[in-house]
Amino acid sequence: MPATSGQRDGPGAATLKHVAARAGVSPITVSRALNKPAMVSADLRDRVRRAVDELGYVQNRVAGALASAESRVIPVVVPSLSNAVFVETIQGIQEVVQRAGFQLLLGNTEYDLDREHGWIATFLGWSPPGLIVAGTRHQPRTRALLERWGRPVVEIMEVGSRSIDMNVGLSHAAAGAAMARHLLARGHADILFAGCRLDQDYRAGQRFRGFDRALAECGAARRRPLTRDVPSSPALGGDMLVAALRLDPPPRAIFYANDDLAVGAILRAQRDGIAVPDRVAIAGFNGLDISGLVTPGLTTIASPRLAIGRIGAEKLLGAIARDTPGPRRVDVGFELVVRGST
Amino acid sequence: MPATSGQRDGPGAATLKHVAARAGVSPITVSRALNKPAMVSADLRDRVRRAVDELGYVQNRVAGALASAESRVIPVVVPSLSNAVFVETIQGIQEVVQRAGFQLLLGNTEYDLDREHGWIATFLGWSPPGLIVAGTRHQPRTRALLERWGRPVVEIMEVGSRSIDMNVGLSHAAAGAAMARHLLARGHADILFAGCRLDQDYRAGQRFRGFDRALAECGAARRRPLTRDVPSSPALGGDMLVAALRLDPPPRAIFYANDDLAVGAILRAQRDGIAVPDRVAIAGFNGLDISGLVTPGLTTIASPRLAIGRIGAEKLLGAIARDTPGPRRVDVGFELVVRGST
DNA sequence: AGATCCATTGATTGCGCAATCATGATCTCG
DNA sequence: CGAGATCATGATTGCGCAATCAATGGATCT
Repeated sequence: MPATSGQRDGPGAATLKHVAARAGVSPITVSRALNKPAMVSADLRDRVRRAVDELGYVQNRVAGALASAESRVIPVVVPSLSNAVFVETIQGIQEVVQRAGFQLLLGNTEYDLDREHGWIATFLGWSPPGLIVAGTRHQPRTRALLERWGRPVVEIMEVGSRSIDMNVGLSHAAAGAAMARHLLARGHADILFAGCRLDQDYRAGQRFRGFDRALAECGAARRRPLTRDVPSSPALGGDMLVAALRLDPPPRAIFYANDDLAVGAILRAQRDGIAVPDRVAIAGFNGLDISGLVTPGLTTIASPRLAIGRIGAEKLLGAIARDTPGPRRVDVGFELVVRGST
Repeated sequence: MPATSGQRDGPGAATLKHVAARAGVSPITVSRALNKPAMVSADLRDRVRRAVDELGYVQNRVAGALASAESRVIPVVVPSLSNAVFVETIQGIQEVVQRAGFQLLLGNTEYDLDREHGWIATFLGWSPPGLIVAGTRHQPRTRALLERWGRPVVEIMEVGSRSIDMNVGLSHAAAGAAMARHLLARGHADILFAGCRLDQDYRAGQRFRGFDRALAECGAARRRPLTRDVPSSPALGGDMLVAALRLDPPPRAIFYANDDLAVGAILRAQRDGIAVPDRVAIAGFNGLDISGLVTPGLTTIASPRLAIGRIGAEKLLGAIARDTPGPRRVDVGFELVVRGST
């Protein structure tokens, strides 16, 4: 850009140089006073602080990031914001990175791997020190891009065998199998799996496959899953309950892909006078708070969502700081929470 | 930075220059082909596209932002991510800005105005074209900073009389008053307001004040609100119900500051056999999906959270594009949803 | 006393891109 | 048919900062 640029930030937005002049030091000293205060004497630090306050100086992070080839933003790419699971995970990430002075850049793929690639490519252009992405399934070009990139990447939510760099999550197949075994142990034969968009939400699909495989291993009856091609919601869970009971023969238990659906089913059962678990047992997945408050209490699998976010963020920050590497894969596990609904 | 910098993005990360050399054009033509394709002939556009693909070029957005003094990120500052209200609002914002090719930079103040100032100052350093912040209450220095900044700012959630630039939300005092009038009209005298941290969540405080003033205007009995100094949750709503009924005399109706609490109260009432609304009526605020699914249905005030996010984002983008200004303040209103719990 | 060190501070340079201005090529129209 | 207009492309420059290297001064040691 030549002599005169368009509108810079406000008229006369102060720069390092102005602060330096005011404080009677060189610009680089101001830079150090702000970014690495330990390197500067207390006297100058104070003078700089004062000049900063007087001028209302706001650091230009864009320039800093360009000069150092690294910014203080952490991109987080998730498939959805309507799902409480991702929101809570983001919350865990946010807590940790915010405390370390990083900012969170958010991308929503809406379960579209093309869009995922787009976000990741865009985000790399911000020179972030690392990146967090939900899932271990990506397009080959996305994988290649991240591998070539060479900075830390954490894939969260499910554990996968072929992660790009670091990986924090749980085995959804194992969780599905655990629920199958629980329901069978309780004497509920003929179990129906019910969920939404299992192709997009492939982790729900993994839960189904783990569940189905466990049924097969136990020699139990298997059913085709009941699915809907709209997002999960409590109201839909209730509708799916009604639909399931109209099947011939009706299932004796329903394993919902998530607690939103399952809680809706419990509320609907209560309203319609459907006996749970006597007529039909109901189970969910996630361990939302509300699952323990409905009547009967919902049997579910608690997934440590906040922990996934926190641990993922901590591993990323550790790798950025080039700390002790630690394990590259963390399986945070899950917990079967048995309540009255089964 | 002199000759050799530290680790730039990967070894041999391509830059505009490399792409330009490969495509046999000047760097600026590549820049235009990518950012303003209409300005470049189809022939060159194709050659550039091909060179970009072959080199795996990823635009450096930091450099672009520095050169043009404007980035494509929209900072959003909210007080909490544990509250579904802010999450849904963010979702609305995200939808809109994402479609327009902007990225969302997220800051969480945890209801702390010092922290709010910190985030906003930091975010201005990213040269964003505009900014969205929840609330119209800020520290004077924050106000001053944003006013001096001179780019579009949207304050969301509540409508306020003294907004910095643009403002989208609803009147929480009017909502509280509407609920007071509804409860009185239903014959529920002696109403208790129950909420958490009304000083921090000052919008809940505004609902209380509107409610209390309406009671006074109607000559109804007024009570000191029941409060707790922990975050809202359904379980807590149940506990507060029990606590409220132990008061002497017990209230005949409870207006909860939000649906999380109120839904928890309904579920607890059901479990403990407390008759709603006969022994005590229950009302909430927000209009969460689940409020319509519990038994009895929860009377609540639906706030258009997604719409607040969308409209806020649209107004911001409009101002950034210097479109028709439109009104600087939008009151999205609210809807009283009457169900069985009152 | 001279040598050596560490702790502070400063001077120079370039990160990668887009804004501006300049230029040549093509078009329009009396 | 030529002057001006329009379009596509290129050359130059600097955005604001931090990395590198250099210089200074005082403390410590032999």
